[in-house]
Amino acid sequence: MIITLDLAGDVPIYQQIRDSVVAAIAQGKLREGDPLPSVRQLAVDIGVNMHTVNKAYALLKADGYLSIDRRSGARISERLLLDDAVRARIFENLNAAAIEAYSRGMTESEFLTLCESAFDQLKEEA
Amino acid sequence: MIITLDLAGDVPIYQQIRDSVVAAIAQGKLREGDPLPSVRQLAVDIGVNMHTVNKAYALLKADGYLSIDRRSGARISERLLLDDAVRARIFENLNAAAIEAYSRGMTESEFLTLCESAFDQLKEEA
DNA sequence: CTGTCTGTTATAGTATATATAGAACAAACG
DNA sequence: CGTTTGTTCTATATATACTATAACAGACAG
Repeated sequence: MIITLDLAGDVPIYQQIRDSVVAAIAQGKLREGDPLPSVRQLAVDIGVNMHTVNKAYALLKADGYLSIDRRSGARISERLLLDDAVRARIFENLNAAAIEAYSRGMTESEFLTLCESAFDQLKEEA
Repeated sequence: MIITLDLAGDVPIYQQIRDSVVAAIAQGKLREGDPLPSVRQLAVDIGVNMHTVNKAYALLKADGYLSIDRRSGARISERLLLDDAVRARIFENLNAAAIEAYSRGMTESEFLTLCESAFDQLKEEA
């Protein structure tokens, strides 16, 4: 299953759905133009309410990952652009990681090695 | 002021306090052994409830940033260790950034350049 | 000892966020 | 027409966040 949920955790379900789809795209399990289950179907599949899935789809749409048609349903966007909003999100996460690392005295080379391993890990899964 | 709050945002206040202190450490504004205001004093200074500050201090203590004495109050830990728990937190943020970047087709070199700039930005502020 | 300040805990009330539920809408297609 | 799509609306139960008041044990100054 592309969607993996942790009901016991403190991360909202709609956020987990959103992250699962983005991760699936990064891992090559989902590609540009691929169809996604309907809001109602996915809700049944993973055992959550329709509105929870709908909120996740709305997030993915707002972030540019989903292209939603009134009739044909949801699909992965044909062109996944690397715009400023995406760069801002990425940098925000990198900044949080860098602050945590630098405050603990991690060297720059070790930090960059960690960055490289995180990226390479995705290349292998693709 | 070391603590900056965004009351309109969706990030919990205690989380913002926690992040502000960690950022201050990374920027050299706070160093190992430096004292922090008392829970009640900081609460008055930034205009929030005492319990909100207390929760932030508890988080910082759990993450190893604060060494709390019953009487003398809260201080930055004498030795900010780079243990496994910290490495896990850092990698979690890096992984989220890498996924977002890789799913958008960002090249590895561009990603690493972004990582380097995030880290260098902290060095300059120190 | 008395008084004060420290972190900490307990309890309670309020506001917001999350998740669920049922219903309905407009649009697209067979 | 009938079905399915995303979307919107209302309602409810639960969890979290924040505030508020109070109290406790420990440590220090007087």
